[in-house]
Amino acid sequence: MSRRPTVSDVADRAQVHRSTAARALNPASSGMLSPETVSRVRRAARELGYTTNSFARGLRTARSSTIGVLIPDLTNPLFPPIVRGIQEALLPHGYTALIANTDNDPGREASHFEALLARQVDGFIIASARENDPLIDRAERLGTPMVLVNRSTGHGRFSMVGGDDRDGIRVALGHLAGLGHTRIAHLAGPRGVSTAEIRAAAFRESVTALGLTLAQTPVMRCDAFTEDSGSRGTHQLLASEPEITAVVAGNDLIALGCLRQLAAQGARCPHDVSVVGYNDMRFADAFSPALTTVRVPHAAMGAEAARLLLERIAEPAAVIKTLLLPVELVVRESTAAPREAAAWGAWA
Amino acid sequence: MSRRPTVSDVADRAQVHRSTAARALNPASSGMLSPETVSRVRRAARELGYTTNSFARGLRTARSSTIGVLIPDLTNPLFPPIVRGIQEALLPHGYTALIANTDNDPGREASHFEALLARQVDGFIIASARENDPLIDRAERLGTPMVLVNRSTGHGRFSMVGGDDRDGIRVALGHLAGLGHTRIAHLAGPRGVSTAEIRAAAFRESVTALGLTLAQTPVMRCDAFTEDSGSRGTHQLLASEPEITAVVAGNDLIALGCLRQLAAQGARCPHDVSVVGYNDMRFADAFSPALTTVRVPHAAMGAEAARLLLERIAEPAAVIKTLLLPVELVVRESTAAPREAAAWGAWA
DNA sequence: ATGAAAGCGCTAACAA
DNA sequence: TTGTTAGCGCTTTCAT
Repeated sequence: MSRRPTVSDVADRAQVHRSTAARALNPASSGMLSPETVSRVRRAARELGYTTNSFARGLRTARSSTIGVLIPDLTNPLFPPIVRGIQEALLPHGYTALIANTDNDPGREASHFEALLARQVDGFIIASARENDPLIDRAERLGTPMVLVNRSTGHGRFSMVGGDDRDGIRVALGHLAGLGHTRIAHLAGPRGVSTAEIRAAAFRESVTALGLTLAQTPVMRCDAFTEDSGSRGTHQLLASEPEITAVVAGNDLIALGCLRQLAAQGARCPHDVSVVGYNDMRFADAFSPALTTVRVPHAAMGAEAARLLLERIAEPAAVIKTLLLPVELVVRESTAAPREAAAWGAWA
Repeated sequence: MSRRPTVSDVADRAQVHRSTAARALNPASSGMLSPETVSRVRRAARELGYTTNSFARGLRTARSSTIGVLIPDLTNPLFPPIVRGIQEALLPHGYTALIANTDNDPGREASHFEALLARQVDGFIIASARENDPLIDRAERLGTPMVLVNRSTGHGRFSMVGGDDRDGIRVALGHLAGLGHTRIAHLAGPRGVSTAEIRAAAFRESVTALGLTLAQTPVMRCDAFTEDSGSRGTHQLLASEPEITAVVAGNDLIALGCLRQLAAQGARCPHDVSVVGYNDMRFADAFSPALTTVRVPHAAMGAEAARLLLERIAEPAAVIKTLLLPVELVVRESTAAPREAAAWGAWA
């Protein structure tokens, strides 16, 4: 098999100069050519099966039409929709995403960041940010365009797209309070991760707004956004705060762990304890019981992040934006009135 | 901010010639240099924050250290583990994966294939293959290294890594038969997809080997490997074959649809109908009831596919291999003895 | 052990 | 409207 055809090959076949062929092949510059030249060159390209060598182009233009995406872990069901949202938004612009998993490990994150830099990415979308992430400084010093998605970093030096966590937690708590719950715990996510911190802070605020006391609304920290961590947190919670009748979980994985631990200890959900998740990740509706949760538009978040990044690549001086997308409570089977309230209802 | 440093910048700082600097920076050629020169250059590179420009390198070497991965849909829980397996296997070799979603659409598949070609990928891993996929011819004509994962294409012209579907179905049926089931249906996947065809064929074989008749073991085709399709298939199945007591689903998504349809029609699982899934995808254990299924080592499949591809890139004449990884039945709550058999058991 | 020089395929400034 | 030319940053053969 012979080597891949180049512009020169196409030019020879179309009987024009290399640069003419190159112009004909590039939509941006084909306007300055006579229509018949353009079509002749294009036909020659088609016949030869020509595809442009993006390395040569990238070397010349110093743009790769590639962006780097850093996520914690692709097998965490939260991220595939974000990634697809990014990919779909990039597609019409001819951009491609390079995806790397950090596993929440700063070392891995840093090495992937450098590797992506070597591949000349035009910018980054970071879904793995931790508070005070060193990446921020590095990207800022380099002047590399960067957009944060889902998680933020504390200092607003880059544009960010997320869900409206504050509102989501408020609505979740409103739902529980409306059902009659007054003893509501929060199974918070890990320290140093913005979504965990923001949701925990929002829990505190909302609970106060509802007129509940701190004693009625304990917060238990889970050390990761995982099922296991949710189970352990639930175990501890049940031991230290046995009177709670409802739980707002930091995310759906923690909620699932909670559901499992509840079942393991013989507590029925929602009869004994109501549980609200967060994210409405795939299969949250298939759990037992089907999880009441806050739906976050992950694909849209990814798409918006991509758009913001493209905007910044085109216009590096563009203003920094924080985009909070609306979330929505999805009520399913894991929440109900607390036992006492149900009893009162029956008496009324 | 100034432009990114190049080898020349490093060379200047280290007071050596560009080519010497390049050699020092490249592990393959740094051996021919004096140790002190190497370390001097490396230090200069570090101080400057130098990263090699992979476009220039790729243009020169005609190798991109990038491979293209075509999957149907990243949000299908089957694929993230495969992709991660691929990524982890590539990482130590300095390779990166470019991932594209085909949505099972031949047009999208073709256009992504060409786009990846333009990005000079050194090879492809295809998880989206359909039988008689035109990609096969194109890749063969181009001489592009390619490995199939999960699905095959009918003709064995490329190496392929999959799970041992034949054995998986056999074991699933053995489990059901051992429980006492004699009327077992198969909710098969869509035509033209190898995993669907192979599992359906294996179902026919295994059922015969068990001494069951065709009348006892109906096969219902679902038109996609999706929940909805599984629900519809189950609906039809229950209407036409009301005596069945067990179902072997073509995959877990179909099984989930089946579980839902069963519940919707008031049939209890496993009490009235046992269900076995296929894949053991994430959260299969969180369904209600927890799904008995055949575990397929997806991450390992991805990793093996990557290894095979790297091998072929290094040695284009390498022999074509078909690697079938062992699968394993995971018994959970969705399977039990049929009602009659349970009754006999009680009488015995 | 190191330096010199060419060239990968493309684009874009300049010339005609 | 089309041709000429230089050069992006790297690797690599050849020379020293």
